[in-house]
Amino acid sequence: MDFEPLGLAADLVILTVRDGRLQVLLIRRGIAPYQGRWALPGGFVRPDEDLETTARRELAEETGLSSERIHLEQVATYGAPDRDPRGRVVSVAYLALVPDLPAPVAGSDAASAHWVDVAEVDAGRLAFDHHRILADAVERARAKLEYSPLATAFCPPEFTISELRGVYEAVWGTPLDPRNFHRKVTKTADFVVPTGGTTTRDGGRPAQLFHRGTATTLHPPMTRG
Amino acid sequence: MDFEPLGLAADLVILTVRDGRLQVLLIRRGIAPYQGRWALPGGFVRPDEDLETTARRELAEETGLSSERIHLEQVATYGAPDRDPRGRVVSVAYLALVPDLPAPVAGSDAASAHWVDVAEVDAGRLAFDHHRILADAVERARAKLEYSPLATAFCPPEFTISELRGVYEAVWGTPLDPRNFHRKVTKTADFVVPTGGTTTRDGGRPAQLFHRGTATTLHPPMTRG
DNA sequence: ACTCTAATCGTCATCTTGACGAGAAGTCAC
DNA sequence: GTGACTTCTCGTCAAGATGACGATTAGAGT
Repeated sequence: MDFEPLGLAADLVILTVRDGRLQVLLIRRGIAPYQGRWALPGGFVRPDEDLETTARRELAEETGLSSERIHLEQVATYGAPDRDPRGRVVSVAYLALVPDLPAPVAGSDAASAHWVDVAEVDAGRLAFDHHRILADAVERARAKLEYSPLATAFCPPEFTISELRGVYEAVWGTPLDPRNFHRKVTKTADFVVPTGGTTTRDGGRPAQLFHRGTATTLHPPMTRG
Repeated sequence: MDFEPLGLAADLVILTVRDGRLQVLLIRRGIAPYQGRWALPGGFVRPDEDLETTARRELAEETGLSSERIHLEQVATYGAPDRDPRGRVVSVAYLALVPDLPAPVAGSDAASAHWVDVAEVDAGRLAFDHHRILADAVERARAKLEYSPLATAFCPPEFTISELRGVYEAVWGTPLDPRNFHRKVTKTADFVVPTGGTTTRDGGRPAQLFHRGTATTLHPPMTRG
């Protein structure tokens, strides 16, 4: 058995859609290395702790969300020997999708946690290889919107079609035709189901409220613009 | 820095299509734990070795393939605390797709390496959590055939449309209509490009030879069945 | 009451799919 | 050689999905 000295970490790409823009939760590092630089939240995997358990624990620490309902999936693992100047640290990246939180970053252990527009994250400003991790995670999210009902993970339990469309537009950075989007979403079996209620929070004519359906894949997929 | 005792391994799901069936390379374990059981090939990541380097090294050791042209991608990382009775071992799984090798398993360091039909792998017969890893990797491959030109990774440099169709049928386990498949493949821009040559190795009327094009995604995707 | 906004429904040309007919061009048995 | 057989390749056609966009509806605000 080779048990080389090695650290194992879980890093989180926590995405949300706020004000029509895709945002990621970043923290400003208080200690070296990369002190003062933006980084993804994360932490070391404890002995006898599963990888996803670590990720959910970090997610709860950073967002205060009891993470039961939060969508969390593993994206990839990064293990270049020199990616951390402190030594060999392998990082398992997780993607978390959260709705627009009424109490943003509540319970965060770091006052240094902030939502940052993904479009405005500067490639060179992130610690370690976190920009690469962020890019991979965002690309995963973009791709999965096409063929899965994942977009609902950004929404509150009840949402309108146009709120759902707003998610797609924010994540893809593309405007979509409201009428065709409405047709597509409502005619795809079990994608969303009406709750019977309506709301006027988006302005204009009252909109039906929906919650996510039981569908796991979209056939045929949603098309990007 | 927490440097708990921990092993880091790369395990390989090496898939090929032989005789119209999807097969995976398995080795029979010579030592405990799980002695005598089938397992995925793999090994520990060496100090100062990148994860993918480990995977390519293992791939070369098991198949004798200078892995330049071999499709290799990371699938997921498995780190349940009790997944290896020897201690904490985290495994990064890679998916490799190889063409039907003229010299099967040449250069293998284990006379115990064999191609096994994926459909016939018994869930309980694999060591560790390798059945889960295999299932995840196969699912990844099946999904990627839909929207990427990945199927060509199973083919030799030059191939016919029906050979490509055979890959889809083997991986998906579904028969496809030869005429519609031909239309879809040849009308999707840059998926495959004709070499000008023909072959009769499939019997019947001579078929055009193609090699893979420059397309990276299929729009719209290939449909299963 | 009028305006403004956004939701929702409809229309229509175009594209893609799935099912399947039919001819083309080789090999093989005789 | 000739005919049978195989597989490739091109066509046709109806059904369904998409993209573009017109029109109507039902609220809020003034």
